[in-house]
Amino acid sequence: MTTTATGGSEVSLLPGELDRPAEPPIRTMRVAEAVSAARQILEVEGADALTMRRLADEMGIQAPSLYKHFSSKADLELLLIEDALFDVGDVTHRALHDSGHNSTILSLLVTYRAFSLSHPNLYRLATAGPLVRQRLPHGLEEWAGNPWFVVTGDASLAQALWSLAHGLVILELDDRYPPGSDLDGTWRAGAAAFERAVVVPATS
Amino acid sequence: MTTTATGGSEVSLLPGELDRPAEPPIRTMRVAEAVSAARQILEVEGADALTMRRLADEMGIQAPSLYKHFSSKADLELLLIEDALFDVGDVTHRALHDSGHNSTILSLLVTYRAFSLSHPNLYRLATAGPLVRQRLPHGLEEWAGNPWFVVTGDASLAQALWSLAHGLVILELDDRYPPGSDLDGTWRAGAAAFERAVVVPATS
DNA sequence: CCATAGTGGGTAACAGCGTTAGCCTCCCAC
DNA sequence: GTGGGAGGCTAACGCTGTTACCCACTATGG
Repeated sequence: MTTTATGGSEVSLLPGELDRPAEPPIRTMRVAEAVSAARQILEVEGADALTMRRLADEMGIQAPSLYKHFSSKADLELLLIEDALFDVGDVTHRALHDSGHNSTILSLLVTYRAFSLSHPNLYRLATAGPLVRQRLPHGLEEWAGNPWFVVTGDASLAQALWSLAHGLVILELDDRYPPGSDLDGTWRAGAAAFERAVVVPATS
Repeated sequence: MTTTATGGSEVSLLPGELDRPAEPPIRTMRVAEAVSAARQILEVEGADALTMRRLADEMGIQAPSLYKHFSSKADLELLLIEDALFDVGDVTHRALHDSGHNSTILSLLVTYRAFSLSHPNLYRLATAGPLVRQRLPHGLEEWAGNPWFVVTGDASLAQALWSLAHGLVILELDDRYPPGSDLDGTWRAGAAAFERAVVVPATS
């Protein structure tokens, strides 16, 4: 950790790596308040309710004054995305750490699903639409994505598994499955397919 | 087809079923023109460019006159979603029909990916956000989703495979994979996992 | 043959959105 | 004690979807 050797950008493959990535974001008191209030509005009332005027109201100021703290609404939303990535990273790293060695893929998927469904609007904001990744804290995205690599042991398989999880989540959030679908069964089927793919890697 | 027996809502499991679902949508000439123009704007210039004033301009009328044909912008967008579902259904059904019996899952995924990437804005419109499914033509959604069931033979596996495909597509469209990712490899890994799951169904 | 109703256009306007310009006041450091 | 930044304010702009209301044409029924 304290070594400043080159190659420090490598990511640990061991589960139980709970340390957050470097560069913890430094925020003004007022900025932190605003992000907190914005998150509250977003999660409770939905994305449409999160307007600059509504947020300003919540803080007891006028909307234009928000621009003393954020250069744009997208700027504010980026901080919300940042928080969401930290939270989902925390929760998935913890899931790996707690699940021991048995069926880590399923437990990772269950954890991811639970988090997303309990923060639907935040999840949608953080994952929908293009991402300006160069403005995120360095290493955050990799750190948040690391659990998927840990449980699969392969980069392509990790991305595919994460894609499956995201697809399942976002379609469930958007009520895209036909009514009466057995969603638990769908998640289990997906998990089973990937668990088989991991124990028997690249047979072809 | 012409039998009016009850139970006609069942969906054929045989590949090669290219018939579109019943209830072909009937549209006024002007409505069809508007939807066509809207699709043009959407696909060429993106979702932000598709405004009521912009669409009206394209048709040589004023924006409020559009409300003689649509009750709201969401109403217009629903027709675009309808068209997108017909198109993606056509293309995936045809993929099954053409691919014979070898590696239907991979060819379905490849086809789905190709269609989505060549109509990114239409695909996003049709799949992002909640869907008011009761206003879609009856049977359209089931018909468009049928290929996923055909190649897996199982409802849960079909939904999981479709979820994987959607996740892969939407994350690729939104540039969510880290730069330098081997996306072809990611798609192949996902396809391989599901192909194994199909040939060895539910071993546990 | 005329009246009537429906279809499809137009203009004016409203509320809400993100955002900018410009002003003012307080507090702190030099 | 005196700048100067930090953080508030009001007014306003251009854009969005949308409504109200008016008008011309066309077709149909008595």
